[in-house]
Formats: sequence, structure tokens, C-alpha cells
Amino acid sequence: MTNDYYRIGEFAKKTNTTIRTLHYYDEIGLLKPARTSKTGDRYYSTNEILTVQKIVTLKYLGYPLNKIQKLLNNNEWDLRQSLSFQREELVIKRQQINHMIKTLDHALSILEENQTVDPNIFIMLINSIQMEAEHKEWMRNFIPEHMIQDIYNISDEKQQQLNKRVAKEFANIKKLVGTDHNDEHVQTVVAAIWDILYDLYPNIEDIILRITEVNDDIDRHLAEAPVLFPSPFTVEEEEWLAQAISIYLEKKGMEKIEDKKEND
Amino acid sequence: MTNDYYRIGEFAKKTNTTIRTLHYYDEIGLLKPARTSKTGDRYYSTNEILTVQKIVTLKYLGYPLNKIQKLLNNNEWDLRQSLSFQREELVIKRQQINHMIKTLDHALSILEENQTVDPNIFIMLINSIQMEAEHKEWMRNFIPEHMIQDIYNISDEKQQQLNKRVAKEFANIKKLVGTDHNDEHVQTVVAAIWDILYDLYPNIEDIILRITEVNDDIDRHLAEAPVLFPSPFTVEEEEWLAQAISIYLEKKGMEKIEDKKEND
DNA sequence: ATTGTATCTAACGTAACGTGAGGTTTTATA
DNA sequence: TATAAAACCTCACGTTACGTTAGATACAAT
Repeated sequence: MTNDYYRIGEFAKKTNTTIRTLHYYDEIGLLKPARTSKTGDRYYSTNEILTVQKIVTLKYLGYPLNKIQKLLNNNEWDLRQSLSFQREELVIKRQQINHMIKTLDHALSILEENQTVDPNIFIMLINSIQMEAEHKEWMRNFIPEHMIQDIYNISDEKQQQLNKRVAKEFANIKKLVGTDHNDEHVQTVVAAIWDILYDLYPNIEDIILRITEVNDDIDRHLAEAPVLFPSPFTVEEEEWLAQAISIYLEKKGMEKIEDKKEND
Repeated sequence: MTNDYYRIGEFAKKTNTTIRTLHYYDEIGLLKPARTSKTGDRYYSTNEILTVQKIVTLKYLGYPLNKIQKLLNNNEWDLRQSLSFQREELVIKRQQINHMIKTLDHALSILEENQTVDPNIFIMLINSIQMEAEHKEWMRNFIPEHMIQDIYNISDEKQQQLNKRVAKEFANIKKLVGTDHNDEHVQTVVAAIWDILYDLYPNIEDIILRITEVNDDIDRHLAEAPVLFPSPFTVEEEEWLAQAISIYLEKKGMEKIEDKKEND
């Protein structure tokens, strides 16, 4: 009542914005106040407070300034559609954040148990959670649906437990790289990894058989496609590990499976 | 196995990134591949796939690239703390998004009932939901806590109903501005608004009395503070409405309250 | 005459790339 | 063998919504 216009500083306080923000809105034509012809100072009217409120509110709803500008001009905004759309976008964002939080929880649970974690192993585990959907999609190319279902139909808790065990045993592998494959210690660790796989999917041998069958298919897919399963091991480590595993399987009598294959 | 290095295009496909992204990571020193001395072409080794996976994963967890850079260098990252912190940030973000979605739901419910809504009224209603926390805080300066509790302790559904009624009646006001305050039509609309207030808080007269008492306090606060309650009316509309309301109250016999005040 | 306050314009910095523009090398084709 | 296509390179501007100096101007108070 006392004054029906504000200078920019006062107006910024009233609208809980900053001078710079008002300058910017002026610059992009979102809110052009009156000007004194001499000094060029900006003068805002009382009614323009509401305009700022509109802008702030729409910003809060997640609109970028250029869309806000259109909404302010269009007196007959197609609000309904716009708001529904905005809502859907937010719901998607929320899903993403939920997934990120879930992933972080897994990560923290891994760290809880293993006081020091090799960064590479850690990344691999996080990645396996993060990319779950893509992994499934990829596996559908080679493995029958029911096997995939079995593998991924597992509770978060169980998943966390497995992750902890993997972190532990993979760390052991990293320590042992370069030593004798036949060493008892090495074979124990490989056995532990095998146990984890077995725990995850009791018919693991079927899956391995299946993978052996479609090995060529897989290779062809891998040639051009992105790498979906990052390995926490260096090339040298991987080669060493492959040796150790093949020796383990030999000792364990993997021949049974080979027999089975030949009987088809 | 066939080759142990990749040119940038191939590597981009493998890591599911773009050439530009890899250029950028090189530029900021996040991932510097080998170069041919002659042409300057970049060559990436197999092991660098894992580095990219690390970057992608940490990005997914919401880290900015400069923090990722530090994490990649620090072999003994203080991951635990970092991840917990990150988690908290995400939880806050999720809360904000939830609030935004809730606000949008209110907005959509208003639009559902009133096929055309005045933008100014609409903004005011959204704002009242959006700023609920600040409004409460502000009211604590003048109004006893239990009154605030009573006002805001109201279900979302009821809130939505009230919003619809407010949208409708305020729209009526906008139509009537300028006509005779004493007109029956005008007085009916003002009465409807009064009913809404009464519905929201049966002891509305107590609150008004209280506000009348601390009027000076409020004025003092309003002088320097941001405008928390945006009005959907222009200055002229507000003046007209004030008149209409005071006539309504006179007719209704607001004198009782005035009496009460003098009896203190 | 000087100091302080409020304002102005101009212009760079931010994050993480996308998107050309214009130039070079190597490979494939007419 | 001339040329066109692939794949690469280095600038360098555009994007969002302001924050942050820097230097200049107007006006009021000391």
C-alpha cells in the first residue's frame, strides 16, 4: 500500500530471489520490468510479484525456463497434458533414484563385511546390480528363459550375501595370481568360487553345458557388442585364473558333463 | 584375444560410450590412452575397458567426474563414507521428487473438477501446497502451535476437496470484480468462501481475532520478509474483495467478536 | 570532497558432453 | 592411379540457470 513499485533489491527480497536471477529473467524476456529512462534502473510493480511466484512454482514442478515462458504467454495452456507428462517424468526419475539407492545399499553391505575391497572387484559387483536389466536382455539370446528366471529370481538379501562372498574370494584370487595352479590353497579358493556358483544355481552344470554349446554364437555377439560384464581381473590374471579353473574341473571330474554332451 | 588394443571408434562401441565422451575424458585427464606419435590417434588397451566401467558405474551412483577422478587416483578411497553420503543425498532427492509428485497430483485433481482454471488462482493453490513447510514456520511467529496443528492436520483428500472449492469460488470472485458489493450474487460468493474457511477450521473466528490482535506484529514481519502467500488477485481486485468481505461480515454480525475483544 | 549504497552492463565460469567445421591419413574402388 | 569413403584429429561454439567478480554511474550522507 505504501508504495506500488519496488526497486530490484527490495523486489528480490520480497520474492525470495536474487538480483542476478531477476537480471537473467529480464535478459531472456521472461519478466521485463519498467525502466527509468535516465539511469536504466528496473522498477517492479506489486502485480509482478505474482509473476515471479508463477515462475518459481513452475520451476519447482520441474519445468525449464523456456517452457515456463511459453506457459506464461499461452493464457490457455494445455496444462492438463503438460502436468500429466511432467508427472510421468518425475515418476521415472524416482524409479531411477530408487534403483540407485538400492545399488548403494548393496555396495555398502559389501563394504560392511570386507573391510578392504579391491576397487576393481567392487566395481564389477556394483555393475552387475546396476546393469541387471541389460544382462538379462543379453542372456536371452543364448539361454532359455526359465534358466534366466531361476538365476535372477533371488531375494535382495541372498544377493547381498553372494556379493560379499564373491568379493572375498575374488580378492583371494588376486592375491594368489602367479603361484602354482596345483597348490592346495589355490584349489581351495577355486572350489569356494564354484560353491558360490552352485549356491546361486544348483543346476550350474547344465548352464555351463548350454554355454559350451552356444559358444560360437556368444563369440559372434561379443565381437561387435558393448562389453556388458566387466571383469575385475587384468588380462594376465584372467589367463592364470582360467588355468586354475580348468585344473580344478579336471580334478573334480567334469568329464561326466563331457560324456553327457556326447550322448546327445 | 585377437587384438589387445582398440582404436577409439571400436572402443566406444565396446564400452557403450561415444567418441566425444572419450575425447572429453582424455581432455580432462580422466582416461588418457596411448597415442600414435605420427597421427595422434588414440589407442585403448583391453584393461582400460575396466576403467571406463568404473567411471560409468560411479557416474551412475551420482558422482561428478571430478570426484570420480579423485576416487580413481586414491587407491584407498574412503568409500564407506563417500557412499553413505551419496546415499543420503539421493534420499533427499527422492523426498523432493515425492513432494513434487504429490503437488502435481493436487494440481491435476483441481483441473479435473474445474474445466477451466484461472492461471493465477491455480498458481496460488500449487504454491500453498509447495510451500507448506515455510508457511507453517512463518505462522509460528504469530499463531499458537495448536492452532497451526489444527489447520494443517488435514488429510490429502480433504485438502484436494478444499482446493477445488477455492478454485471455483475465487474464479467467481474474478468474474464479479467491479460490480456492486451489496449485490446478492456477490454476497453469496463471499459467503461460500467463508464456509470454506469455516470448514477448514471451525474456530475460524478465534483465529481471525488472534490475527487482529497481532496485526502490527505481522505488518512488521511483512515489511522486510519475502512474500510467502502470493495473492491470485491484482491490487484492484483485492481492494474490491476487501470491501465485499467487510460488508459481508457487517451483515453477518461480526460485532459479537468485537464485543468479545473488548471484554478481555 | 569523500564515502557509502544501490544500481547498471559486460563477461567469464559452471558439467558433461553434442554437434558441426575443416583438415589429415589410410583404405577401397573405378 | 585418381579419387572417394572411413576413421581419425583439433578447435570451438551451444546447452541451463544462474554465481561471481570487475568496472562504471547515480545519488545520498558525512
